[in-house]
Amino acid sequence: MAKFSIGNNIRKLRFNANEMTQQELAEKVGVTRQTIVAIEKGKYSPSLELAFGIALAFNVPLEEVFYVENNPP
Amino acid sequence: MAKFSIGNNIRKLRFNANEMTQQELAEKVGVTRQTIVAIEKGKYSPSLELAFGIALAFNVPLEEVFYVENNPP
DNA sequence: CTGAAATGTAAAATATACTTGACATGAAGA
DNA sequence: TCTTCATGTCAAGTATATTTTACATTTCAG
Repeated sequence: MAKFSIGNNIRKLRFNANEMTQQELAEKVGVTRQTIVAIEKGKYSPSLELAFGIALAFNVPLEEVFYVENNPP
Repeated sequence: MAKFSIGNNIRKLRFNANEMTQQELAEKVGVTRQTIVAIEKGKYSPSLELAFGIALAFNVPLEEVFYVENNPP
């Protein structure tokens, strides 16, 4: 079901956002810190809901946080 | 974990895209028709991967397909 | 040096997305 | 009328995301 992989800029965004910590982000979006770590490190990709939640937490559009890596032709 | 709900324009996009059928969309993105039906009708929201897959199938940005309904303050 | 804060990791349990197979309906065309 | 196509739905199973608990490491202030 997956013809591409998904990358993210969470780490950069956290540091741009006043050095926000993983814990703080987790609380802000309502998940556990481990979930943030796993996603930030690319262990798996989040649900669409959580993806929107993270984008809202940073006040940026979703595609500024997550992006497709191998755009298939 | 969910402070908002997610809406989508799949149906509109399918009709704009040459009356694309649910079956066709499903094959194009590599899931079953039932999955498309469920998402189109809002029974649940897709994974981020599938969300990107659908956006790619229509050649539009993800946020043109899916959107947040209750932007929290 | 010591302790607290931030990060990374892992195993087991639960929740949710997705599949498979099957059936029902309405619309459209032969 | 009979058949086909597109759509909607349901139940049971598999896969993946998320939680919980727990521990290790590094960095930095005191």
